[in-house]
Amino acid sequence: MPDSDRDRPDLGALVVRLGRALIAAERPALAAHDVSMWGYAVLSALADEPMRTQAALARAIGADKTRIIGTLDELQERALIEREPDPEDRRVRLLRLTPAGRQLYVSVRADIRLAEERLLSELTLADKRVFLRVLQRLSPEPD
Amino acid sequence: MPDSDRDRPDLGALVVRLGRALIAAERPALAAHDVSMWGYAVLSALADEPMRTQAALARAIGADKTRIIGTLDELQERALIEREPDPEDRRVRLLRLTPAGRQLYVSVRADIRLAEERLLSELTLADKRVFLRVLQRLSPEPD
DNA sequence: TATTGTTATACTCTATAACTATA
DNA sequence: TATAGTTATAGAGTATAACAATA
Repeated sequence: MPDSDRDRPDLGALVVRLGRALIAAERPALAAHDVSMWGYAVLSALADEPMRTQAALARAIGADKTRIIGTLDELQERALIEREPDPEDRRVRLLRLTPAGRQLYVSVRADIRLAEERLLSELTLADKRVFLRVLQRLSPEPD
Repeated sequence: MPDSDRDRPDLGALVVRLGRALIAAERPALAAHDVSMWGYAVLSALADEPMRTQAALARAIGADKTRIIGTLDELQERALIEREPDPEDRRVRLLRLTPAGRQLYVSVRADIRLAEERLLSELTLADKRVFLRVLQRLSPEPD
């Protein structure tokens, strides 16, 4: 590594600071659609694939199963998700987006991508590609 | 951008997940030296330059001024920092590392860099360079 | 009156454990 | 008895406001 490596801030500090900046930059997009960060995480996970249990959903978004209940209540109340007992095992809840939920997700995500692009716009295309690829490589999958 | 860009997770999710992984990877290094994350942040900021007020220090590490007081108490108790009223304005506290504080900082930082290098070791040298450069570019300076 | 540091308070997040309903 | 979901409780982290000392 070049000599400047010794003087750089710690990687953790850089990443955490960038994370805070990203959350701040995305907040207006979420607020505009009246969706919380956890609410968006749920919509995003269910957009990928319906889930058979709330625990699996919680794991997928890195949350505790007790933590998403209020979020699910609200999303269901607003008819953005469906949440019904599995007839074959009535302990578990089948979770999926409603059409309205998918539509909202697409809108919010578009706004979030715009905010991200603004932040990334100062990079060259080559740097941006490498950065995103490395980020996906280093960012751990949920267990 | 290539077509795969549309399917990538949101940038915020990637960065936040990486941040959590980094904090987890660095925790053992901090614990080995009995230093909290905020404690390390303080040592790190003061290693760069002494500070003339606690508020400036708090700003430098992205914390509230009320939040670092307990941390400063403990570091001072352990004789890792000096914290004395400025004779010219006795409201403010002059802050700097003691030799012991600097020595501890160097040790902890070495361990933290080792943990970071383990995470980065799967990257090519070229990717690593670009990644660190972009990260420093995007990560906002404290106000 | 304004500013630095401190303390007190309340509020949000999160983690743990108890509880219910099903199996 | 074991598991999915829920609720209740307590703990940590954070933000706000009040306070003391100094200017």
